[in-house]
Amino acid sequence: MSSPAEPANLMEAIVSLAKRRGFIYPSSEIYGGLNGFFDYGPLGAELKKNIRDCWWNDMVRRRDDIVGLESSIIMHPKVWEASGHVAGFTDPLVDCKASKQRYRADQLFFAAVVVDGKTVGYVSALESENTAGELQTAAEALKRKKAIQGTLAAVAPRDMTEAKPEEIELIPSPATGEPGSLTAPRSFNMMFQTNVGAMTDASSVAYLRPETAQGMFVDFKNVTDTTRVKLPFGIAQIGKSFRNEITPRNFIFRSREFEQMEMEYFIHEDADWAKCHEEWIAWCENWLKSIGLPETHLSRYAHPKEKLAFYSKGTVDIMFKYPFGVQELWGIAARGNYDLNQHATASGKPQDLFDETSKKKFVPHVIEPAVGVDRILLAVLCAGYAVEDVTDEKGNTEQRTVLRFSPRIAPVKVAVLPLLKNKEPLTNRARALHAKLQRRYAVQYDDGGAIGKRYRRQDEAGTPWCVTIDFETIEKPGDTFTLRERDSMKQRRINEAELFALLEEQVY
RNA sequence: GCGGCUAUAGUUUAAUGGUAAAACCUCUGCCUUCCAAGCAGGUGUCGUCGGUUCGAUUCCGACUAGCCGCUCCA
Repeated sequence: MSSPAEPANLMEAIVSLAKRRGFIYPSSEIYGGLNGFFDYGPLGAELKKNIRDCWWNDMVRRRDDIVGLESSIIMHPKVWEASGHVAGFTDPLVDCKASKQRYRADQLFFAAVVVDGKTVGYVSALESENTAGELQTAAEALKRKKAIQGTLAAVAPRDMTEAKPEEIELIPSPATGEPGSLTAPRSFNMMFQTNVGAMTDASSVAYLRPETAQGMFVDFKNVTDTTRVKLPFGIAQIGKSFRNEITPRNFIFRSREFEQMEMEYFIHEDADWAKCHEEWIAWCENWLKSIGLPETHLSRYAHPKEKLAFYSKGTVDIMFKYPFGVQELWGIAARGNYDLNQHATASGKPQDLFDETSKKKFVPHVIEPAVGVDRILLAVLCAGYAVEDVTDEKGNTEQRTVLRFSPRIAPVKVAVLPLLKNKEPLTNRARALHAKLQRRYAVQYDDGGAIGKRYRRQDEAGTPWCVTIDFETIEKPGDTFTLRERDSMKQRRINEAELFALLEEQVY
């Protein structure tokens, strides 16, 4: 009965629905938009808040071993030096304007061709096992080509980050062999930079955080000194992070301002990290299922050992099948005690704990599940979106668009609908029920147009239930109303106590 | 950042070198006893800036944004 749209059009349909129904708008749209930034409209803001709340409740409030944290977005610049982000974010790149190739400046080597002490030209080569040899061969070829007499000096390879401005236009592109098409190395700075205080100089430079995780490491001692946590324990945080991505893509999947939900789970240095790692991967998978993501769309990707950062013991990504491909949703990394050690060294403040059994100090290791709220939100939009054929009693077939959100995260839990707008007893009862529900749940009151139209409108918003106040409600004993279920479109009669019991069970 | 394609109402799309049309959505009123009914009405600076032209939404350029491919994703 479900007719899945073509993947190519599916994303367009979802983007268009998200705009039309007030889930997601482009940022600053009246000024032409801003690449990589988005606004969440009324329904989107509710949906996002529900995802955050579910995570926070399950991760922090319903556990005894994890505490919450909200650290500042702008931190001391030394945090990012210690974490490796300042060194890591700068990847100088060189473009060849002729061939449109792009090279990392530290992997593109060149050398001056020196004959009898005089520079006669330049040669270049990409980094290889024998870069110097290739450059030497190229230099000899150049000398022959130019028919220059004399003694060729041994080449002195340098990479493009060391090229002087006047040399760059003389260095041939590896693609064309001709000089003049290479650009100077340009850095692609992934961290947003700002200045703290009125003075703008080198000493005032600060960064918007590119991840929330460092907050947990930097406040590690504060938390252990002020709360009664005992290993193993976790510190969790939800918050905005910022990365100046070169190419934001795929709607809200990769944006420049995004929201992370990260947790650092600290374990003893002798603990079985692999077992703990596996437990957290399973926990994350179960959590994703609990908010309605289908198991069929989830998979695991274990990063190959040779591609891991040197300090990492293992990273597994939980992948989600988006319309544009299988992409990383949730990364669960075993980071050893690299981060705490880095901060201990950089700050000079030990980050260790005391083991009462062995009477020794140690720096705990950490398992880090890190997920993006926006990526989850996009996943539930994609997984929940369906266009269905609906056949009525007369045999006419129509289509309805529905977002099958889990009741846990649905932006609107219940829509209260008087069957008719112009019958006051109906609207009075409906408004009373609406007001009562509103005290605990996100609900909507709608009396516009025909009842069927209102059902479809709620389908597009992903509202799991509609209750309709009809003539039976006000004329017959029992004060029951029609409960209409979104996915099955089935109806049954229910009273107020039963409705609240249903919500209590399904919305948690 | 590079290359290709694209930009008309909230959405999806027409037409046109002489200031634009349809459907859906949305809002107001009437009507309506359960799955997008009907009737009457409201809502538009053709992405931005410049050029060519008597006149540009239409042709040209730049910018901005989107899609695809590179590159990047620490």
